[in-house]
Amino acid sequence: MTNKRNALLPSLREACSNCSLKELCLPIGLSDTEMALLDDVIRQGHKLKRGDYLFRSGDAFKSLFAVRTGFFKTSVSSQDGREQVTGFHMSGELMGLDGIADSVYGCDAMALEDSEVCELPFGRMESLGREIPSLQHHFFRLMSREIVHDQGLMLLLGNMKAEERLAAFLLNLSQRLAYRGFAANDFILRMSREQIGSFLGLKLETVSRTLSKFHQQGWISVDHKHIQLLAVSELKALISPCAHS
Amino acid sequence: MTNKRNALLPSLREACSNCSLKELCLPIGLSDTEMALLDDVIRQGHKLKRGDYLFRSGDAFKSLFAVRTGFFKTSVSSQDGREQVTGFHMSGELMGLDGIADSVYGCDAMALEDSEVCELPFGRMESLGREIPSLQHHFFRLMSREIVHDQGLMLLLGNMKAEERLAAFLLNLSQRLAYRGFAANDFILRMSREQIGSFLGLKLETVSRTLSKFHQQGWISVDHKHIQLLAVSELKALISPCAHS
DNA sequence: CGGGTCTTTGAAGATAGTCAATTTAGGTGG
DNA sequence: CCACCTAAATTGACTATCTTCAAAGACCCG
Repeated sequence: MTNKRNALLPSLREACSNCSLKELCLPIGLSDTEMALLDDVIRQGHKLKRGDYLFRSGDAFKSLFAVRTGFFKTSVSSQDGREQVTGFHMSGELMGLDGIADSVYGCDAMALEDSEVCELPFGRMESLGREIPSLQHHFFRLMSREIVHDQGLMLLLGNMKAEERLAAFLLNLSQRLAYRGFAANDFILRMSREQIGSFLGLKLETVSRTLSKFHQQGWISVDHKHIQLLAVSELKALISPCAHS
Repeated sequence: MTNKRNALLPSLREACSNCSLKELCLPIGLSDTEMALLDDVIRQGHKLKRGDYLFRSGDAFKSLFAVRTGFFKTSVSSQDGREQVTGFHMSGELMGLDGIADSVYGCDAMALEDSEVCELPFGRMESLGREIPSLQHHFFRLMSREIVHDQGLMLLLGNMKAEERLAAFLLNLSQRLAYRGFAANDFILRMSREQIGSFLGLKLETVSRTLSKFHQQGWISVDHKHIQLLAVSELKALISPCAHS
């Protein structure tokens, strides 16, 4: 991985101030000065190939990472080897927040396709937060959002049936893709059935069967990793039986 | 709830600097000056009766709360009314971190016995964090710890069988009680079987049956809410089959 | 002491898991 | 470019686990 960065002539492409994702990553309303401080701290251009680990559980924590392009999964494992996928991460999303607690990453982060990330050295971000209150607040909000998100997953894992979990999963993916300007109802799954299963607390066979069931109902089209949502309202009805739309 | 506080003569009992829980709540190594600043911001003496809500999902978020005495549960609910208990909280533990994201609490927090909490107005804590770096770092660590904790729960909910969940639950309770100077192997459950079930993604009958099974095996003693752990190593073996001790 | 809640326990049923066989896809190298 | 090979996915049959439904018993608070 060559270091293309040049302190005197930073490429325009390689700066937060110029990044198309900054609305996703950063608090709105930073001044030019503040943005320049950020550009100075954040390191861009880390490239990973499919299957590469960005970090592993137990690695020394120094930085957070934001997905610039590509797709990641994070997962935790028990002593006896059982793996739980804790999340899938696409552009603009942050990974590594679990590492702050003990200065050691608490999960594995793996690229599911060739990807690029920005590195946010946490110590320097923390200092910067003291100078830029809105940045500090932004980080608290990001971490809080992660907690809220995890609570939603616990609800899913603790209370929902296989069909409900799959529907929630597909709708969540759809929504996040749409928010990034991709088609909401026609996408390629970046992960295997097994990884979906691990995320949803199901076995891969159950994932496959449930997708087939949705397909037979005409609610979605499944062509291997290519998914089309054909009846979004039916899927939504699965999750919250009352609220029709 | 009467306000016993007096700015000129703050009771010694009612101050972080004098609190027996400060090692649990606060970063170590605060100077007297810094401690005084904290004492000025943190409001103590909120009392709740069993069954009272500290906050409800959707309430405007202004403060975090630390348990001083008593016992709480937090829970989230889906639109159609399914409840997932997301945690049980005892002295020194913080609640409300999920509220930062959207300035609205994301869960309900309810006292399971008569309790007392300290209120940490978040805005003022945030400012104080900018002046006391170790305090800022402490808050990041607290939030990160919550994320790590939630990941562990996802592993439990996604991968474990009923017996493993119960064993993990009992051992976790035991450990936290021991850390606070209570008996590790002899305690009273503050929550109902249904609440345990909701937390562990099980039905109350399954919780009851599994406790009975442990009892029959001689691993624990169950007398309603009074639990004694008789064979901790057996319970540990349930969770991580490899690691004997 | 009494009503209501919580708990225990049993029996039957449903959901998802396990095991296994087959098909398909995608990557590699001739 | 094609053939092969491995990994992933689908599907079926069977089983285990947990849930549901039901009834009886125990406790606690007023």
